[in-house]
Amino acid sequence: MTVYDDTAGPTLLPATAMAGREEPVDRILATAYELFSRRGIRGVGVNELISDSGVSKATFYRHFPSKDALVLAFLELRDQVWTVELIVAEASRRGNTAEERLLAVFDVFGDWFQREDFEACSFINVLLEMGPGHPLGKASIDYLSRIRGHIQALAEEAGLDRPEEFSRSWHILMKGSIISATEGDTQASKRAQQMARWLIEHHRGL
Amino acid sequence: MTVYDDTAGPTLLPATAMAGREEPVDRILATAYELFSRRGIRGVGVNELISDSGVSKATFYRHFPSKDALVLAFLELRDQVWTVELIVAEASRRGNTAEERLLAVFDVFGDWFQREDFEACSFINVLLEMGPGHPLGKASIDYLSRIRGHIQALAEEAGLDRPEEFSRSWHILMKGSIISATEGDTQASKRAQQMARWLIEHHRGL
DNA sequence: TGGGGCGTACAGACCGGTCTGCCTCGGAGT
DNA sequence: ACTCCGAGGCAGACCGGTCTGTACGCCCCA
Repeated sequence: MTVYDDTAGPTLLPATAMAGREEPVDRILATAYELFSRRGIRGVGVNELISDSGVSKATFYRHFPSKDALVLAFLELRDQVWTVELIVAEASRRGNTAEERLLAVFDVFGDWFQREDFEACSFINVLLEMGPGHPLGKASIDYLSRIRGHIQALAEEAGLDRPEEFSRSWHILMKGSIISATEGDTQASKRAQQMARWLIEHHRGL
Repeated sequence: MTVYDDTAGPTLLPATAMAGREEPVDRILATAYELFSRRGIRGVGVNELISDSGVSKATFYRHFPSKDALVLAFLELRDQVWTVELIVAEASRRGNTAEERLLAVFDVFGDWFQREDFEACSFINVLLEMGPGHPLGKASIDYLSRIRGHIQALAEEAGLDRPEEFSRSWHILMKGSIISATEGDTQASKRAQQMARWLIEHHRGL
């Protein structure tokens, strides 16, 4: 279910202040991205989403039948904006080979951890907030597996052994370093990157 | 602030059903442990805590001035029951040397991940649920640093290099594997343990 | 003229927290 | 030995506030 319709109009830029000129559904999604990514799901009420996006309640519920539906749309948007554009694409930009691109993930993490608006990983947040049995938790698990898919694709491109298991170990390093960064350890990316190097070495053709 | 008074009476066993014979404060804490560890903080209301522990509301607020105060007591209990007794003590039981005890942490994790009542790490949950700026989030960060303290002590006992940095890297593996287990990867403990072995090798005196 | 947007009032549930009663039990005073 | 009293526990009404979601009326503009 693709709620966001980008057949017309400018591209949605969630991080920037929306001028109020876009369509209501875009304003709602942009506000949801801002608030959900910073304060979680239960920490943001529908009324706040409505007032911040300058939309009436009826309009809100016309586009999203429930708050959970909006959360699903937010997760999909987060996958596009954060996972793909901010992490994977940026890491690919920084590395020339597949191995370099893999390791560059933690360089991107290092910059990300430094930001004052660092908000951790929304998929982990929602998963732990709602639980793995909740539909939103299951959706988060699905988006987390997509992240592993990106890693696995790079591992295959690099010709590493057992790319699926490699990606699962790699993902442990990513998630663990994010939690450490949330605790305040801004050097967590470097620690994870070092372990990631050892992981690559042990998955190279012997 | 130690709310629980163990100067008299049987030891508190949070996992078992309380027979209703204990003191009200014990029943409240046991119920809080059950519910908070499984469903988080915001997912459990004061009314449910009261009815489940068979205590009146006035009694509840006589012992705990607020819900947050109960959460703080819960975190302290969790540190004792989970961190110390379930993880550190059990890992020490399974290993003969300091290095073996370190690696046994992930064996204990492996058993823990298999349990159907696996509830992830309450400190991570509360930290992400409330945010690092909230008092409960700060308390969780403090308890997470205590976990690192246990690891660092074992690293020093094992004579490893730079035990503080070692413990921070080690903790990344612990937290990452817990998230992976929450996603459903019950083999996450083995992946983390393998990376932990490499970490030990690189921290041994060269 | 009619659909979509806006504003708002409202329903019904639940939140944390306060407060008033009633009951029981144990210990002190006579 | 009997009475009395207060501490503490139980039960539940109640408070203001917030939650998600519905409904209604008005307006604008195509």
